Amino acid sequence: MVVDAFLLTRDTRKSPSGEDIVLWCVDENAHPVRIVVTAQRSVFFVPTCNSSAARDCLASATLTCQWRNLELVDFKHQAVTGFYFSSSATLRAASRVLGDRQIEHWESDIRLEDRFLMERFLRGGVRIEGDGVNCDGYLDFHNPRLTPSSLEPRFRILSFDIECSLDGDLFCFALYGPGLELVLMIGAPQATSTPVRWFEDERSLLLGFIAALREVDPDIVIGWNVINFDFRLLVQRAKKQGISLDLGRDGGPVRWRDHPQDSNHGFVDIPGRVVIDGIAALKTATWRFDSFSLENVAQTLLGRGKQTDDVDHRVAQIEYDFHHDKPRLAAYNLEDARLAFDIFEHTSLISFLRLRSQLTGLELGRNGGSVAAFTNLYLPRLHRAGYVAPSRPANGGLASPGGYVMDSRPGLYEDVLVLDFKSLYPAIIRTFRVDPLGLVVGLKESGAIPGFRGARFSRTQHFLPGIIEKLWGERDEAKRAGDGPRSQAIKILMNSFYGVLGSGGCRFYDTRLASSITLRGHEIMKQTARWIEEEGHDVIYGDTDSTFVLLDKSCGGERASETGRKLAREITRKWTDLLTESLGLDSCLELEFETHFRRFLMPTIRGSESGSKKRYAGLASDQDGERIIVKGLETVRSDWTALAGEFQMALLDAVFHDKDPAPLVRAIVNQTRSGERDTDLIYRKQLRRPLKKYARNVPPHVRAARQAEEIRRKKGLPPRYHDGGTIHYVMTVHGPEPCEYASSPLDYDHYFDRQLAPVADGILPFVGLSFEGLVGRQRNLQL
DNA sequence: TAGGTACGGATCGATCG
DNA sequence: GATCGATCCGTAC
Repeated sequence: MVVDAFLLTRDTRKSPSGEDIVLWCVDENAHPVRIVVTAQRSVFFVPTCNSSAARDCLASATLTCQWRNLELVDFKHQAVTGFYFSSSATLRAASRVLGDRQIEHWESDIRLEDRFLMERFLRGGVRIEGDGVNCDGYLDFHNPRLTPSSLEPRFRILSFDIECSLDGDLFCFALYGPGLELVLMIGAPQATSTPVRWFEDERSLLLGFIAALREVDPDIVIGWNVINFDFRLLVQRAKKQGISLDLGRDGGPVRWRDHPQDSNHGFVDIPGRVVIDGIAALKTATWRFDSFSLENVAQTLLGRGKQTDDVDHRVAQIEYDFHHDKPRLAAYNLEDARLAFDIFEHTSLISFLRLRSQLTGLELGRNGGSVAAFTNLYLPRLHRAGYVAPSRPANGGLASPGGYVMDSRPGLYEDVLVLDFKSLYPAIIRTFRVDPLGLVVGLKESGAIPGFRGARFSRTQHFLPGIIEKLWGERDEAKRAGDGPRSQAIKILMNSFYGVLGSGGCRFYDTRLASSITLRGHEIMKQTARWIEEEGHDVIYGDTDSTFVLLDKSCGGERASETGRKLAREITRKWTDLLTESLGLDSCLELEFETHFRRFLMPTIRGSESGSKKRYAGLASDQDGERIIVKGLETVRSDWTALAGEFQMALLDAVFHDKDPAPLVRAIVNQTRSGERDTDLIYRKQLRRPLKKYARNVPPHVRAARQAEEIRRKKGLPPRYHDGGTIHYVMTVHGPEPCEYASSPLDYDHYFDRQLAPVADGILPFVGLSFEGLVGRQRNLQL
């Protein structure tokens, strides 16, 4: 029988003859499928010249292995011998022993099941050919033939949320999904508007949850912080109650693993089911929010949910409702599960993750994983070309330079164009054949393409340029088809390749690879600016892949867009010509006309005459009308007050439309002084480390957080900022105070000097004014 | 259960006069 | 009190 399916989970288990790989999938009819591949051996590679030393070494450590000389070489062109082990644990022990003796060995860190899948190019979709046996609720295959498939399944998704007491005593579970609304709660049955199943105590609640989940039989369990809160708690409480948390599709238990370094992040494995946290998934898909609280994200994306998220109040409310208003708690619990589900829908997160899995071979629920994705794509091709991969650099590797950021020319301008290179780094990799194997081969070849820092790249032996070319084409296709998630998944993957090659965490890292990308970028930026200036325009700024061009009256105004398109076309052609002539390469560089700013402000560095970098604002104008775009300035910085942001936008609007800014400056000063704007004076800042670790100096936000903790301790409330988090604080006449416990009068002088004045003096001098000039010494008084 | 560098600005706290 | 390097955060690309 032949079945097309999609991979959900992967695992290995011990068996008498080696290790078995267990793969769980869902088929085209949304039925679960289990695949067991038996008697697998793990492998690493040792240079054959060290093979006998390695064998002696392992023998003396009583580690058994089989070995075979192979038709493969390492990156130093040495022949290698494969060492095979009947268990991953033995392989790890062997790797440690060889490491201690400093005997080189390659690819010992690749997990058995990952190697199995990547070597067969199995990424998401899998075609199964073999004899399937119907088991209890799933189809079971032993050692079937597996080949890639393009199946795009419909997953059964369950959104899940727990409410509990401050001490972690369980109150209730909400389960939400298509056609499913259910709350499981401890308590005596009573009338509710939400469907509730009632349970006597925590133990029966847990058993009821296990039954309910297996009844729903989801492929994917989603939620908000669902792994590190809900599942962590679930595992703890089940253990406490002496219950085996058998949520697996084979009836197997949930497995919890702590993160080796980070105790705040663990992993949860359920045979046959994927657990996906909405917060981590949104971050993986490059969504950004000021706060990733369910309330804020739901409010931002769906316009639903509470406006505020006061943790203390919420906890108290939940406790109160559990004892006095269970119908209300049930409704609240279910709404949270529903919000998480709706956020997944709204953002097409599952589609994005499915596509990423298909493109990279990463597990559906995997976060991050750029290095793993690269490895999955690259390693099988490398092996087929006769090479094994090197190991990561020992000391994290040498740093490589980054993007080129031009000195800017400050000023308030009319008609500035932004021209961008389309996916510059991927284009450089394609054009100049930047590739790990290409470097190894190119250094021994004549006629190779020169890179930087001594690199030379083979014209013929390489994989990355081809991988990118294919992705590039697929992305163009996805864009044409209006497929946002697919285009996004491809873009993120393409852009990750450069980062991976410059990261000491990647086995293919080489500073010559990263430098050959970025330094080529520098060259391209500089030459592009020269060509544009030869055309008679001024280049006033540029960053990594963008060039800001100031037009004069003759080609600005109505003609600006046409000028931009023409310039982009010409520069693109110049690159094509130059690269053909000088290096015999087909250029993939493409300059695009991105934006026409009718007005544009490039500020100076504060207290200096020189132009700023990564900070500017402009009045963009296109067929959709006008809008002010702000980059890097206070308005877009979450650690500045709302007052400063609003003030800056108002000033920009004034100077871009040639209006007198004086009235609005006076107005905002008066409003602030009179106390009308007190709610806009809140600072918000992350505590990026545990509160204790701020030892060298104590910034204001840390002072505020420590005050808050002290007050909470006195009130008998649990700590809130111990492990970091976001602190809201205000500046008072007694220094910074946390918002929730602020008692002193606000320090308005501080806000004038540190919020309004800097914003005003970044803009007003360009129209011949100053904050001091408009507000003067009177600024402390009503104007 | 390892994508990157470049940059600006506020503030702290040591140092010097 | 002024100066300056270190620290911290958030951001652009």
